[in-house]
Amino acid sequence: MKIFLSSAVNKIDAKGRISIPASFRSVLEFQGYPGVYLFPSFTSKSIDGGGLELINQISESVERMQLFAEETDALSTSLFADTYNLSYDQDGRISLPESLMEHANLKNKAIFVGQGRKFQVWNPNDFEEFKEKAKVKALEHRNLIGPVGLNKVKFEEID
Amino acid sequence: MKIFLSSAVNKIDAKGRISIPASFRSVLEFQGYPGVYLFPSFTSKSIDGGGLELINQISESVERMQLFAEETDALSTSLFADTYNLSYDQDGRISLPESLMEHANLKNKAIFVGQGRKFQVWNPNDFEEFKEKAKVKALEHRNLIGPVGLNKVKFEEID
DNA sequence: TTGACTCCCATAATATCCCATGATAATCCA
DNA sequence: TGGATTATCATGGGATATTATGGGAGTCAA
Repeated sequence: MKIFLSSAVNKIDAKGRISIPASFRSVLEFQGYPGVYLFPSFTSKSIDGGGLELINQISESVERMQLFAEETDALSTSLFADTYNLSYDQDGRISLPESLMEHANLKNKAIFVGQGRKFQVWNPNDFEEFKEKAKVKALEHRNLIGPVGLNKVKFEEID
Repeated sequence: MKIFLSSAVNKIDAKGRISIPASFRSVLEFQGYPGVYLFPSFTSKSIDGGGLELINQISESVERMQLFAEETDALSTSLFADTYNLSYDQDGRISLPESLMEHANLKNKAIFVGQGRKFQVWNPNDFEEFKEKAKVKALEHRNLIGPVGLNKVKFEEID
């Protein structure tokens, strides 16, 4: 398996640890490193996560951009200052940094949501809300597009 | 681990010492030398820092420039004159030179900010300000960045 | 001797390692 | 096929290691 699929709710224990779903771990290890890169999403109260491929893509795109020093500092600060590289223990658990917990409003449960090349971590309640809103928007789209027999909603991020 | 990630606030003690975050030290040691190169940032009230790789890159680009213009002497002089090579003690601490402390307005706390190939050291308060501005600038470049993090959400229906 | 710096040790907080358990899913075999 | 046996997984908790930080004692130079 090569991409992050499906979702799972896991518990944050008294020590602040949480298990990364086994299927996600196998994707991470496939990428060559038993650890994960996490950073606050720019567009929602959630955490973006991925493996080596993700961080390499980001690093490369920063280097590819020819910017003035000032802009480079600003950009790489935004991208790297809040990014954490966490290696999980032999039971597949990480302990989330305080700043990420706060950003995603995490208390004692979190849902891991597969999104292909990356995944997201949400407060389960917030994610339900987000999903509802996504559904409504999709239905609005349907009215514009036409009365086709579409029933489920898929949401993904694009560039 | 290969690049400088995440950020941490550390204390400057009564003797003027400060711990370099352990994760940064492991990057520095990965580059082959248990020490750090520090110099005042050209564009902000902060300190730029990195390991062997950073100083090599800078040396090379300065040399390349000097093939074309003699006036870059001024640049390289000021660059290298204010660059310090500090090796940290066995507890991972350095004591910052007065001129750097002054340039970055450091008192009794400093934040180490990962920026990929290098890192910066800031007064924590000043950094908060900078970070807000950095976010705005980064969003201006969002469409150039690539596949993750800065994206919009697209909704589509499937069956 | 004084001040600046280094080396070494102590400590508290945190993070990580290691083992145990219960639950669920997968496998096997008559 | 169905029931029992094995794996796998998430999670709890005790033991150990790491980290940031404070402070004592020694070194060196002016």
